[in-house]
Order: sequence, then structure tokens, then C-alpha cells
Amino acid sequence: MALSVNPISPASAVDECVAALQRAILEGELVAGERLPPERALATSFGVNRVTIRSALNRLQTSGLVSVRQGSGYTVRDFATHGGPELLPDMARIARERGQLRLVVEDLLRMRRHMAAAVLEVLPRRATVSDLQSIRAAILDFESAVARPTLPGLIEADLAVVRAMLRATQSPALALCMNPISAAVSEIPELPPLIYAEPQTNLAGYRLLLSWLDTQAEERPDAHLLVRELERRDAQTLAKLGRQLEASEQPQQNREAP
Amino acid sequence: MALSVNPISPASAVDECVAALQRAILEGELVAGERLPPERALATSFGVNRVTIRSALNRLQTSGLVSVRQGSGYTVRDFATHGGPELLPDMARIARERGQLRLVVEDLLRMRRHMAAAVLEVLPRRATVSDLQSIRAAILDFESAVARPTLPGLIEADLAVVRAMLRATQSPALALCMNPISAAVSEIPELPPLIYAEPQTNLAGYRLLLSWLDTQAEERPDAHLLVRELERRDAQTLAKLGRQLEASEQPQQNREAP
DNA sequence: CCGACGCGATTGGTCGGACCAACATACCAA
DNA sequence: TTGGTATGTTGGTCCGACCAATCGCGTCGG
Repeated sequence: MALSVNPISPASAVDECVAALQRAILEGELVAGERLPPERALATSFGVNRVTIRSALNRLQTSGLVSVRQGSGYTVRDFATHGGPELLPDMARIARERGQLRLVVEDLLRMRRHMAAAVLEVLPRRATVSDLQSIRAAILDFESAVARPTLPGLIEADLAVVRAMLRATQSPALALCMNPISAAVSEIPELPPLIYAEPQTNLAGYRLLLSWLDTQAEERPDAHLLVRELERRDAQTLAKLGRQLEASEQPQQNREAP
Repeated sequence: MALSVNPISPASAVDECVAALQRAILEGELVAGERLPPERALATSFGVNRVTIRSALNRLQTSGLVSVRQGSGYTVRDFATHGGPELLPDMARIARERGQLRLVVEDLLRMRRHMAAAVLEVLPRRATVSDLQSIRAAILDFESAVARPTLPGLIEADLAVVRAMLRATQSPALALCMNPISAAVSEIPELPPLIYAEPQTNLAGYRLLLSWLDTQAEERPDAHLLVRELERRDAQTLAKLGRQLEASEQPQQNREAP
């Protein structure tokens, strides 16, 4: 009876405006430097009140997609230089329509790998025993999620492990950098089914991490061991994604050019 | 006559509300899970209209600091698990007041280093000759900025080099991850003066990068060489920051406990 | 002829009030 | 006790108005 990821998503009027404008910008329909129509015009064009479209523009501004100056108007910014990782899921959606999803996913996973390396770099010398216990507990939860595997359950349990590790670094800075990347991986619909296709593999990786953390500092091997393991799994994920995309896009190309 | 980072900052009413609420959350005055007063109460308490405080709450929501449900109200979220890297500058401000700035900066630079490693991993095999020329041109601009060094000029020229490198990766995904980190480094007031204290060093690093990129793929050494160089410079920056903080915070402690 | 000034139009920012929709709570009835 | 209903709370949207910064163009003075 596992229901969809978000059964309740009424998609308010503001949300729709944000989605439309953001899509236009991310797709390149609205080029950087271009000026948006005035709020009043946008409001009538979207069929909403000015306050509503204003709320949407406010969000776009917070995301770094547009800049605004009183008396002048809104200007589209270059999201490639001013955007943040919270745009990754939407960017993945655009890339999927263009058949470039693989590239985005490849770089997303690569970035996650390298950030994980940063976390592993500080984890052993900052984590307290209580932190380590939290990590162990989270991994145990993940193990029980693997026992009765459901996709949402695995995602949540895995995120919990990551949270525990980030908390153990004693520094919110690493967490702030890592959060949107973890979220993006979970929110790109293709990824979780591939990443958790064989949950025992993920669990084995965490067991490896545990044994690494439990080793005394003097004889602990370099973290590269763990990173290599991540690389291996990411490569498998990418390979699976490639096959899946080929299988689903081949007929599409045939339909276009029979 | 280098003026502040943003000479024009009228600080609109919305900005002030955002700053106040964000500060309260980041300082821990408003704990995760806690519920905010209703919009109407906040509006009167801030002395602004409901639309204004609503705009501010909208931004906080976009930043992941609060969640909202119609009929229920606003709930403070745990920024350590839902916040993004765009919070880093403000987080650094809080950390500075608590004497923990060094830890935040250390992790920020570490993250930047590891993300740079990710970029270097894909740069050689994705950059076109035109991309490489753009990078060269940006580095030449940086060189002329080094000739007549001003802090804003160096910052902008350096950011331009990074932009050129990110564009050369052909994938906005890496850029979206890197942008907020670069921005954070530039926006933390202590960092640019330390990072660009000896601009020739930065330039030498870029020259090293150039020669690395120009090497034929077969005989190009591992990117670790460049990363090691980054590590060395970050360590120097951290050391300088440590001395600077000691020098400025020592009298403060004396004042508190003479 | 050309640049500087100035006035009006454009456009975002804020305000006040009103109504609707979702939610929480307490109360009442079966 | 349980279930639903009534009511107040709270966010979502709308309307109209005015303020403030900016832009554009015409006019005036050099």
C-alpha cells in the first residue's frame, strides 16, 4: 500500500507560476539578461492577482534565477553562474527531455562522491563515541529497512544514515553543502530504484564504513578505499541508467524517424 | 577607495524581516519543530503589513528554514538537514560571534577543494579548445588584476576563472553545486583579504593548472598534484585566519574576565 | 547643435481590508 | 467511547490604492 512520494500536492497558484517561469528560464526560453514583463502584465497573463505573481517572483529571486530593481523591473540571471544545487531536480527534468539526463546524473553522483570524501576526511577525528553510536543505530535501521525493502523506506533510512554522519562532523557547513545533493539524488525519479536495486550492496558499503570507523586511528587505512567503493557503485548505477535510457528512448527515436 | 561589498543596500522592509527571522533560527533562538506565531501576529510585531512579512516568510520557506501548511501555520525546520549552502555566509556570521569561525571556514575550504577535484576530474576530457582558450583568457585577466591588485578586482577576476572552468565542464550540474560555495568564500569578509594576500601565489596556481591542461592526456600527471597545491594554500589561509582571530579575540576575552 | 535639467510615465514596494480554504479544537450526539 | 459537526484559527488569494525608485523624453540653456 505504499502510496506516491507526495500524495498531497495541491500545487497552489504561486507554485504553478513558479514552475512555469522556472521552466522557461531553465529551458532557455528566457535568456539571461532578458527582461521580464512587469508584474502587472505577468499577473494578467497568468490570470492571477499581482500579489500572487509577486510571491512567485520572490521565490525565483531567492533561487537566484532573476534579479529585481525597483523602478526598473526583473532581469533574468544566468542560472549557470548564480543558481544553486536546489535547482538540480528541475534541471534533471529538463535534461531528461533532451536526452542528456545521463550527463547530469553522472556529475551529480560524482559531486556526491567527492563531498562524501570530504566528510570522511573529518569524520574519524571529530566524531564522538555518541556520534558513532548514532551512526551505528542509523545503519541498523537501514538494515531493517533492507529486510523489508520498500523504496520510500530505503530512501528515508539511507538519508537518516547520511544525517547521522553529517551531524558527527560537528560542523553544519558540510551538512549545508551536502543536503541539496542528497535531496537531488532522492528526487530524481530514475535514481532511487537503481541505487537501491540491491539493497544488500548498500548495506555492505555501510558495514565497510563501520569497520573503517572502528579501526584504531593508527592502523586505519586511507579513506580512498571507501571512495573507490562508492565509485564502483556509482559506475554501476550509471551503467544501469544508460541501459534504461537506451531502452526507453530507442522507440521514441523510431517513432520520430520510422 | 574600495567600498563595501554592496554599496547600495537600502535593506527593504522584507529584507529586515528575513534577516531577523533567519538570525533567530540560525542562532538557535527558534528551535526546529517550534511553531512561529501566525502571520498577522508577526506582522504587527514587526510593525509591517501582512503582505510584507508574508514575503519574508516566503523566502525563508524557499531557503528551507521553515515549512508551512494552510490552516496550521509555520514550523521551524532543522536547517542543518534542510538548509542549503546559500546559508553559509550568514552561518559564518553567527559562528564568528561564537568564536567558531575557524571551524566553518576550514570545512568550507575543504568542501571547495573537494569540489574542485571533481571539476578537475572531468575538465580535461570535456573541455573543447575554445573552452581552454576561455580559461586562458580569464587567467590572463586575473594576471592583469594581479598587476594592479584591488580586492574587488581580484575577487571578480578569480570568479571569472572559476566560471570559465565550470563552463568548460559542459555540465551545469557541477556549476550549480560550486556556485554557492564560491559565493560564500567571497562573501565571508575575512577570507578574500587572506586568500589574495599574495596574489602571485594564486596566479602561480593557475599557471600550474594551465600547464597541466596543456599536457597531452597520455602523460598528464594525476590531478592530485593540483589538489595538493590547493590544500597547501588553504592550510596557509587557515593558519593566517587563526592568528588573526587570536589577535582580535584575545582582548575581548580579557575584557570579559580581567 | 548638443548636453543638462526636469517632468511625467513606468515599475517595483508597501499598505489596508476583505474573503476563501484548509486545519485544529472542542463540543455534542449516538 | 466514538463519531461527526460547529466554530475559531491560520494561511492563500484577491482587490484597490498609494509610495518610491527608475526610466524616457521633451525642453531649456549653453
